[in-house]
Parts: sequence; structure tokens; C-alpha cells
Amino acid sequence: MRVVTTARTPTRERRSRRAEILDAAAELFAARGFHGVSIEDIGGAVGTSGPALYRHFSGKEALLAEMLLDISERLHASAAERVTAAPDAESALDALLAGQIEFALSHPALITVHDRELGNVPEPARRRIRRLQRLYVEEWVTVLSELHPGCPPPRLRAATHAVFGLLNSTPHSAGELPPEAMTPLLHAMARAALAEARR
Amino acid sequence: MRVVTTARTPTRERRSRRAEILDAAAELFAARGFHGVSIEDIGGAVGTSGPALYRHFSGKEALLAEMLLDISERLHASAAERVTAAPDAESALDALLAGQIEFALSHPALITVHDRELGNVPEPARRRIRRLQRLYVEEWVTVLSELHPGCPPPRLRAATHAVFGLLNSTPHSAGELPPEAMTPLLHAMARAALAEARR
DNA sequence: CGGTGATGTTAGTCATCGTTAACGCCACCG
DNA sequence: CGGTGGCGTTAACGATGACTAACATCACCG
Repeated sequence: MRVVTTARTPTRERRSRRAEILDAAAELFAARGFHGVSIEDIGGAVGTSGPALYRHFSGKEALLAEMLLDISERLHASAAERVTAAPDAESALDALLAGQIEFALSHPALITVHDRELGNVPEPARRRIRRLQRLYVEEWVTVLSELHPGCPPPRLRAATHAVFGLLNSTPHSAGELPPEAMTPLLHAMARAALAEARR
Repeated sequence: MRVVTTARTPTRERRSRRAEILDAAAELFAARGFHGVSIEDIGGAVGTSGPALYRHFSGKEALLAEMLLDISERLHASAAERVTAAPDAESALDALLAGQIEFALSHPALITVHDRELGNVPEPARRRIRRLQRLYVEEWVTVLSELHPGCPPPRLRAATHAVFGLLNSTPHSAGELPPEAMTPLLHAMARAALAEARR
């Protein structure tokens, strides 16, 4: 059979195709959930159709795994850097807050997928992601322990998760405020909330 | 034949089958997402198998719609009651906080589904749910406006959403703290965070 | 008693989905 | 040039899922 396909020039390689697919998939997963998005949807979102995706990922779950792994690594690495660069616990906390807020405001889809879709990641990768998430939380808890000595770690962990919820609420209030106003507001609210954990 | 929608409960079981199905479905939706749960899964969770569900709901989407509608109505009704019963804005805010915290702690699955699955509700019901959610938020914004006069409503709305994120983080920190400790912690953190919205 | 309606059951149907197969371009490299 | 490999295509396949059909049970009530 004769296939008169569109003769496109694949020489254009402005950005890695993998990254392009990951971005599109993140947007779709955030909007409709992992199982609500088909391979065809993802392919369509990057201009190719369907199974072209398998040239870049071994499957749908592997795609998700790589996405979550990348997010967890970026968050944890950024936190570790910021904490070691800070002169004291006070500024370390501010740096952690600034990092999380910046990430949440600039990548709302990634944040959304990050705390919704862990359950769909197959087992080998799931553990690695969990580990990174735990390390990230412990980064916060360590700083807070220094700030609130004598406060039991479980309480600090609960407070940390609560603050994550506060900061990650960004996707739900999209458009309410411009980022220049949202950033200091979230920072102030989170800081005040964490001060209450002291008991 | 006339369709009589006022269903007289046959009282075969101690609890309505509908409610039993809704509870099981909420748990499953929260854990795996709407599209990650099959009709067979839901049936299996209540001891029946598969299509028995259609004796109680017209379909999977209708089930979700009823679930979200019920949640939104309960939240909004509770908020309206509490606000009108409160003597002043200060205690109204405390009552709103207490209500949301109690709901989030006792029904984590419902809270999870409530802010994740709106996109899967078909259109006639979606608008009603959105409207109730908006009314609920406005209940908070009205109280906060009285507490922080001169503060622009968009800022108060953003702060309210952020506090919802904080309070609804409960499902993510399950087991960190017992409810007796979690309740006052969340209340204090939320109150401190909202005080910062004053600018 | 016989009928009726509420509530189950199992066996399909039809659409969709993830994945694989088989093939076509085309850039690059010996 | 000719092959090789990266990257895309369409066509199929097998599994699964939502939903329907046809039938069973059984309490209840005239």
C-alpha cells in the first residue's frame, strides 16, 4: 500500500523529545489522572500519534516512574544544597520554603502528579521515590528540630506535611493572585504555621 | 408507568445499600483514582459482584456525582450553620476551622476524592458541585473580611485555599499523630497562617 | 396463592487501551 | 553509496471495562 505521509523534517531538535513527552504527560496526568490518560493522548499532545512513545519509554508506567523520580530528585537535591549553604537554621528554613514555593508555583502539574500518582508506579522505582520523599521531609524535620528543640519529631513531621499541603495548594487557587503576590503570602503563612508547631 | 423517586427504604439491611456502596467507592477512588477502579472492584468491596451496582446507581459517573454532591452539601451546610450560630467573627472562624478539621480527620477518603475527581463528574452535576464549593469558600472569605477589613478578597480567597490545603493534608500524614494531638495542631497552624493574610 | 418489585446473578456486547509487529524515512558514517 | 539505526507510521492483538440482557430469588400483599 502506498502511504503518502507528511514529509516532515525531523532535523529540528530544539528540545529532547523525552523531555517534551514528559512535560505533556505531566500536564495530562495532572488534569485527568494516570488512568484517565491514554498513550494516544500523550502522543497527540506532542504531535506524534500513539505508539511513537515506545521509542522513548518502555511503557506508560515507566514514563510515570521516570517523571516522579525526576521530581523527587530535584526537590531533594535542591533542599540538600540550600540547607548546607545556609548559615543558620533560620535561614535554612527560609531557603527550604523559598525552594518549595518556587517549584510549586512554576510547576503546578508536576506537584499535582507528585503527590497523587505514587500508587501507580511499579515496585522497583516506587521504593526509590519513597526514599527520596522521606529524605526530603527529614531535611525539613532536621532544620525544624534545631529551631524547636524538645519538640517530638512526629509532631514536626505532621507539621511539615501540613505545610506541604498549604504550599502545594497552588494548583487549586490558580489565577487568584499573581505570583509576585502569591510568593510572599505563602511564605509568610507557612512560616507562621510552622512557628505554631513549637507547642 | 410513573417513576416514583421517593424510595421507601425496604430496611432489609441495617444500613442502606446505597450508602454502603458510596463508602466503599470513596475508599477505592481515594486510593486508586476514579479511572483506576472498576465496577467489579466496587461491587466486590460490598460483597456483591459487578453489575449489581446498577440497581442503585445509573452508572459509575452518576455514583461519583452523588458522592461529590453529598460532600459539598454537607460542608456548605455545616459552614452556614456554624457561621450564623457564632456570636462574632472570631468564633465564627474557629467554628469553621473546627468543622473542616473534624471532617478531614474523620473522612480522609471523602476529602481526597472531593478535591481530585471533580473533573470526572458529568456536566449537569458538575456545575452544582462547583457552586456549593464556591459558596463554601465565600463563607470563609466573608468571615475573614470582617476580621481583616481592607484586605482584598482575592488575597483572602488565596489564603483560604492555602488553609484548605493545610487542613486536607491529613490523608498524607496518616498515622503521624493521634487525632487528639492532630486536631489542636492543625487548628493552631491554620489560625496563625490566616493571621498572616492581613498583610 | 399468585403476582410484583426490589435485588441479585451470569453471560454477553462493544469500545477502548496498552502493547507489539511490520514497515517507511532519512541522517549519518564507513 | 550502501548500510545502519533513530524515529516515525498504521494495523493488529489480547485484556479489560462499562454497561445491558436475561434470568433467579424472595419478601410482601392483594
